[in-house]
Amino acid sequence: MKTEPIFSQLHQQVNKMLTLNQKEWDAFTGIFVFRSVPKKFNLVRVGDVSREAYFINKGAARLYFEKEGEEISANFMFENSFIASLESFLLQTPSRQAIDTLEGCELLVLSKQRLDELIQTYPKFHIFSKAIAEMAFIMLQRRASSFILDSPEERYMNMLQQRPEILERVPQHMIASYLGVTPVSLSRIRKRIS
Amino acid sequence: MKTEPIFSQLHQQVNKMLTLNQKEWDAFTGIFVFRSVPKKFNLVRVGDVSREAYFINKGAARLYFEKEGEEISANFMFENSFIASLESFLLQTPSRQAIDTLEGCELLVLSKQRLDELIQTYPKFHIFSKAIAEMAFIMLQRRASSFILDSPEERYMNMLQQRPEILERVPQHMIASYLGVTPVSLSRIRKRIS
DNA sequence: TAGTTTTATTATCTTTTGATAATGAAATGC
DNA sequence: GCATTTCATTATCAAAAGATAATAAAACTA
Repeated sequence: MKTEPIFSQLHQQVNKMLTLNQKEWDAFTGIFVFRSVPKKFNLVRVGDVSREAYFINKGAARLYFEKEGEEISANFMFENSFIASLESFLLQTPSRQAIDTLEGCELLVLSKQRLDELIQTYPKFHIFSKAIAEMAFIMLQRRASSFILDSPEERYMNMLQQRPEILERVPQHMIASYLGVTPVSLSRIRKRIS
Repeated sequence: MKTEPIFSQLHQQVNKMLTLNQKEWDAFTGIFVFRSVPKKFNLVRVGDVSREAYFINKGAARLYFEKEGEEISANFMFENSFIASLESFLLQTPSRQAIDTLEGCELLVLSKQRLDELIQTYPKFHIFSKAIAEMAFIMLQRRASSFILDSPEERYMNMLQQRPEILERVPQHMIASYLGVTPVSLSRIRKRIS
């Protein structure tokens, strides 16, 4: 299949979800727009309706809540993943979460409107949406269950095992809120472990 | 649309997700089996592959984790909802969660295999799966974010507001683990509030 | 109904985490 | 390259939650 290099990573991921012929693939890539953004760039603001989702070709981004002026990290995403304020994107309601880049990013921007049009034309792409939602659910479930089942210390250990890149690429105070503790508390956990 | 009374509640819910003609609706109801089970009945065990999901016509059920012999509640579901160990059901992998009834239940049992066959025949039902996954994600996201954003006391207050039926129909020690605290701690929270 | 088991509350003590502040290290911006 | 800001660690103290045990209340069961 002919694929522009800019879409090769997306192709690899989408191939896991469904099989497309050339025409379908062209229609699919047609709804994405390439965008290059610097470090600390704000992609989604709390309160705005998020009309875009982002596939990360290169870089890192962060999904976070705002509570009393504090930023509380919900997730970190790197190359070859989608990032979106999914509830806002799906329901087109004001977002409870914001998205910033952590590094300069090369993104493929997916507009909700164009995705909906694509699905109208090719109902097959319901499978794409379904796969995204199922994957998001399963990832979130694993994360949420660790808040119910594990102590902050266990959560930190699990993160090291399962997502070591987070430690490499994300400032520690953002990791702290991701784990549900204060930066001070995370520093104590790290000391206890070492 | 002709609908047996046993499917009327399901019909009401599924109507919100997609529009079906008589033939499609008959095919859909054809993959469900009615099952009546007593209180405290075990529907899914940890470690088993969950090949069924359940629509609750009547009654209440609980989804829970097991940790060191303890049962830790993940969710409670009542009439007109689906309940499933969704990760296990979707991926057909061993379940991390168990399901028990809290009350005698009248269930419509949906088998994964028959759902897959139905989707093969009528690709339209991808929309059903998509809607289930999206809804599950959004519900879980709201719950997970309250573990990140709120104190146990705030979580209890939110539960009273948003899902007061839980207090009515679920024993307090199960609510405690659902909120991420011990029964002793929940009792203290209740005292502080009153 | 009486007896047993389960459940909720309260008390005591310990552990953990949060809040705050101080210090040093690192990163950022002119 | 120097000054400023941001970030991570450490210390101290306060608050909250966990562990355990005792008691009372409620629910089950024979």
